[in-house]
Amino acid sequence: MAQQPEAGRRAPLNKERVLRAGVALADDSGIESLSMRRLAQELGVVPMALYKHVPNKEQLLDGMADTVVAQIDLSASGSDWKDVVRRRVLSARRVLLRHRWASQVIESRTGPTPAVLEYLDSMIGTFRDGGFSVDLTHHAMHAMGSRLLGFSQELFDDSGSAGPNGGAEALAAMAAKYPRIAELAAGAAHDTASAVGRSCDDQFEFEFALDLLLDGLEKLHQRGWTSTGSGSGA
Amino acid sequence: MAQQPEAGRRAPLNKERVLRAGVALADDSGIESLSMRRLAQELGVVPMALYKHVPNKEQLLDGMADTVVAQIDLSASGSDWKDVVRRRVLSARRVLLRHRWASQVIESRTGPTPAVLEYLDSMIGTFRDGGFSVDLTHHAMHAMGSRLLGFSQELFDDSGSAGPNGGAEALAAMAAKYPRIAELAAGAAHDTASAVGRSCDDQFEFEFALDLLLDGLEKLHQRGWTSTGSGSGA
DNA sequence: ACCTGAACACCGTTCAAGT
DNA sequence: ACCTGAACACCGTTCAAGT
Repeated sequence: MAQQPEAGRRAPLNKERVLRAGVALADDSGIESLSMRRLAQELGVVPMALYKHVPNKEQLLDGMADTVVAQIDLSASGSDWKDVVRRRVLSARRVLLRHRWASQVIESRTGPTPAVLEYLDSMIGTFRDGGFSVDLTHHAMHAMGSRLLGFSQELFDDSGSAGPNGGAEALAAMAAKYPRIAELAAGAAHDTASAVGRSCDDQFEFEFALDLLLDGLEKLHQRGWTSTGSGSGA
Repeated sequence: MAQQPEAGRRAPLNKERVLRAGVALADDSGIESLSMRRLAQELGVVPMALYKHVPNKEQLLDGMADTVVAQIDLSASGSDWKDVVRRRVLSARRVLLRHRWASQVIESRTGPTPAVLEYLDSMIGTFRDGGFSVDLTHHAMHAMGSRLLGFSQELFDDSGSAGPNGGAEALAAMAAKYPRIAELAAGAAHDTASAVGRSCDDQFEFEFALDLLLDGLEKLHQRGWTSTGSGSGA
């Protein structure tokens, strides 16, 4: 984790080593503990030395995000655009799950990094090669949104939110206040026969939403939908 | 903007005034310039005074997010679940557009605030009242994702990204490198007759994706879809 | 010419000293 | 008992002094 903290004869620093150490530090200790000073220390180097390879912290984060996005496997190909999109997105998701801090950092970038541009370009190409018009492709990309990159904001996480102050009674109070949420959290399965116990499978939810979007796009495409005339759907 | 900077006789501080000042400061100067010290100064108060009303900065942000989410109009009702969901989500979007910092802050919260819980609860109720099973409602909420709260990560913004160093030639270089993106950015309309010039209408894109999801959910609902058996769609 | 320690202008938060 | 200035342990980044 700490790379050769002995003085002298450290490997010469370069941008790639700085970025890789940043990724490793964020992976291990969380993005909130990534500071220029801490990263320098991790590399056995004086803080100022980093500024030789990276202009400032913001561009360090750009580079780290790029490093992660570049890991997405874009090699999927074939005649079925839906399958190709699906495989790339699921590859993106696997990458982003390995670097939990990355979605937050990607979102906070002001502009897209080169790897993001490359990813978007290849994804647009898949829709176009599948016969989508430029117009529909444009809307499709927006519809996919952050799901394209393998993440989507989860607004709540339905694992037990029992804090330190009281478990059962706090949960009961919440159930009384927000009965619909409690109903969902209670199992999401007491009106189906067999799915009891599966409280929330993130992967399933992700693919459910992904397929909902892909199926909807497929229907629009088959129907020859364009943004002029048909309004907004149905 | 600066509230009574004259010394003496300032209105007594309370939590609500602190939160409102925080929201105003973030609206005016951006979330990155919201610091405890700066906020205190804005209120004509010593930094330590804030800690009487808010335990720390993180909970200040919780409170600010809550203040914003509480502004969403939940009064929409009727027998058409889709219309009700749509109206609430578009109200959420209007609120979030008034407070550009809010989506980022909401995402960065570790747990949902009371106003978010109330919003989610009422939205779940709308699906349930529309006849959705608990199971399908659960997946529907995940599928809507952050779009429920009126925002969705836009991974790129297709307005001209010509930086200070070179306009046209930089753009041409980008077009050569990412031809599919350039094609989309170039107008998104040269294969339709009349929509020339509308480069990207955020509101349209938002509603397009929203309706794609709502239409897909409607079809699943009509079909009596459940998560057991039918796999993941179509 | 290169490198780097000290310094600058900030942070969020603690704590002891003052009233 | 209450309030608050100074202090602590940090930041990112600049810059001048040292080699």
